[in-house]
Amino acid sequence: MSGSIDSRKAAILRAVVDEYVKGAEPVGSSHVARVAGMQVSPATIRNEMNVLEHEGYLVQPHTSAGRIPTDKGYRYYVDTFVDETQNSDVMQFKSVEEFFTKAHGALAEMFSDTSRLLTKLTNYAAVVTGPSPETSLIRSIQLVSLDPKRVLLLMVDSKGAVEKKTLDLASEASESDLESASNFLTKKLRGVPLGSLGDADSSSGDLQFDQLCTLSLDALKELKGEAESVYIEGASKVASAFDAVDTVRSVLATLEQHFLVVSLIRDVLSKGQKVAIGSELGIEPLAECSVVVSPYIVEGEKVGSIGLVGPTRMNYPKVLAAVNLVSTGLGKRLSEG
Amino acid sequence: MSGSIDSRKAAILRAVVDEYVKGAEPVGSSHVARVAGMQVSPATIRNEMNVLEHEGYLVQPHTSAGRIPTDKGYRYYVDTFVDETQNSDVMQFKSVEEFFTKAHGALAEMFSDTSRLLTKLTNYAAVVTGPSPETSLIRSIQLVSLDPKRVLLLMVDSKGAVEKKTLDLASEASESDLESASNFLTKKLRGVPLGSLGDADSSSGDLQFDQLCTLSLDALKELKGEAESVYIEGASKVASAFDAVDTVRSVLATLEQHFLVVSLIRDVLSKGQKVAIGSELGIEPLAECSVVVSPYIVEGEKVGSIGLVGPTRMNYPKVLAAVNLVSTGLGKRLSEG
DNA sequence: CCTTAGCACTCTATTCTATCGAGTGCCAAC
DNA sequence: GTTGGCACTCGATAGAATAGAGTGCTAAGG
Repeated sequence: MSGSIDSRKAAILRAVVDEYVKGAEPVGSSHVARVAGMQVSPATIRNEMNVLEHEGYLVQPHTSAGRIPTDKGYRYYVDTFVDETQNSDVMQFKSVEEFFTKAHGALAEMFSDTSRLLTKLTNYAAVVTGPSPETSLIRSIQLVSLDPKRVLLLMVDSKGAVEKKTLDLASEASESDLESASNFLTKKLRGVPLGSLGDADSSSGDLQFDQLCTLSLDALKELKGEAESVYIEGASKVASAFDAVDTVRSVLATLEQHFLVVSLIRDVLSKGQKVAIGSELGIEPLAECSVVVSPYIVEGEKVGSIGLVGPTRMNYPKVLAAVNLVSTGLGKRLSEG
Repeated sequence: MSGSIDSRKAAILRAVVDEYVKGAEPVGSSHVARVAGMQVSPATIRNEMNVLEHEGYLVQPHTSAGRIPTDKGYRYYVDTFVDETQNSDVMQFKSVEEFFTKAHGALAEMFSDTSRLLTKLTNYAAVVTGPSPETSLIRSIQLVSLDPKRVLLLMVDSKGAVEKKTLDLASEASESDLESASNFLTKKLRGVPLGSLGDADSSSGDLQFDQLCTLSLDALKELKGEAESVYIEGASKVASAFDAVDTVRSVLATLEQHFLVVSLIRDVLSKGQKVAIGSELGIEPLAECSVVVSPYIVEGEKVGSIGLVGPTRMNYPKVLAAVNLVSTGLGKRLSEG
């Protein structure tokens, strides 16, 4: 396995990817010769392309057609030619800026709007995962009576997000019970991360009061384990990206399984990657898809991520730029509060 | 315009719809003769079908093919043969029952789970609209400090739903200000429908307190106007329902415009209908779709609706049964609290 | 007058063949 | 190592022939 790619082979591979992304058709040696601006004949390029095929970077759909990149080819392209730090498209930059200065509203809306922004920028399906509840700090606890034996627990966290849970009481609680328990819990738990809640330690002797506190604590612990929020937009873009209706269906069906998408994104990020291509995803129905992700950072911490799912044949530089732009924009916006 | 449909023509139309829904292929006279169990020859049926075509209930895709129903044909079928009150499919019934006895969690999850249930039952895209905030009664108001000049307003309504809004203060407010304002507002507004909030009438003289009350009231008024929540699931089912990828794309793109879907459903319901077929929808990209809707009733009041979007060529009896089943199930479940 | 068998007709879908052309691999020459 | 030349492969396109489903019409029968 030589695998050595000299600069000319690299240039050829690059041209094939660029042109195939642009034209959606296998690209042949003369096409490369014309477009890549290199001073060699198509025959020479043919030889090189032959080698690239044997090394697994290109394939021919059938004997007498041009080549298209393999997943490995795309991988080389992304690793070698895509400069993350660069964003050529000024329009894109401006519209993202504008979006985030105008953005407002609750967290949930923020996320779903961001997801919509991303899908609009790239024309692929976009995913935004909300901050996992584990990392947020408790800011305030409120207990609100629903009916005599049921109480709604409201928890506001340090980011202004609200989580709620219904408590079923063993015995009735008065308004004043609720109020004192609310105050006590808020005082006691303010600033505590949801992830590190201990057991109830105090017993005041007041049964009603203790019941409320215990139940609340249990509810809070449950909250932290709850599925993190996911916002997926742009299903229609999937239908535009593939022309086999079967592919569309299976990709959409996969995207509907939110937990799958979330763990997919998590996997990619945990490897320190921003891009996962086709078979690298390890999910059969997404074999023709690539995923581009980026965490967003609020107050120095990676609290969530954004990503998007498109065909392997995508414009990686543009898409990566968009994802990076949106993730930093979102991070900044959320850091402001 | 005679338009008269005698019982034999009706039986033929019915057979055509049934068979076309089942087989997705134009159905011919002999097919009808065989399946409809009527004692006439194909030739007779041909004559009748010819009339039905001239009256606009059937069409031929091309000369020398069987017939398929027009929107008008489906309409007649639904109005004449579909008995809403009847649900033949026991399995369906059981699984819906089971779902609603096991269902729990916040309203939002309830709705999205219901949407998923419906999409699973019918294999079409499902829509659930949450209760419009206008009709709900205020149960409790809480003000929570985010930072010195920003306050989070929490409103719990009579159904246990929580709405939130951030207030920007002109000047800082203390914790005790917040607490007294919370108490005052809760006492004052408990039981008031969000839709009928008046102006602030009291001025206590305490500037800080008055500011909080005014801002809160404004925020609450804004809340009532906010878009009602919509839960749409089953995009992948759209890809299964049509085999032209263009159709899939345009239908999906339309479904992504939630406000459009909501007003569509509202329109249908406001005409007292439960089914709208193809061109009746008045939305060009949905020309090949039908919509089946039903409101759900909580404590005697229609607070929201569920619906689903599939191809005009759908199994109306089954789908209507499913929608009715789920809507009554959801209504009951929400009435219990 | 309604029904029906018979039949000619139409049009799609399928198959087959022929042709075209893009692109390749290889070879021999530079 | 590079390149022009060339035979070859194979998909895509078009045209012709065929098969079959289903119709509309007509004329005969109840």
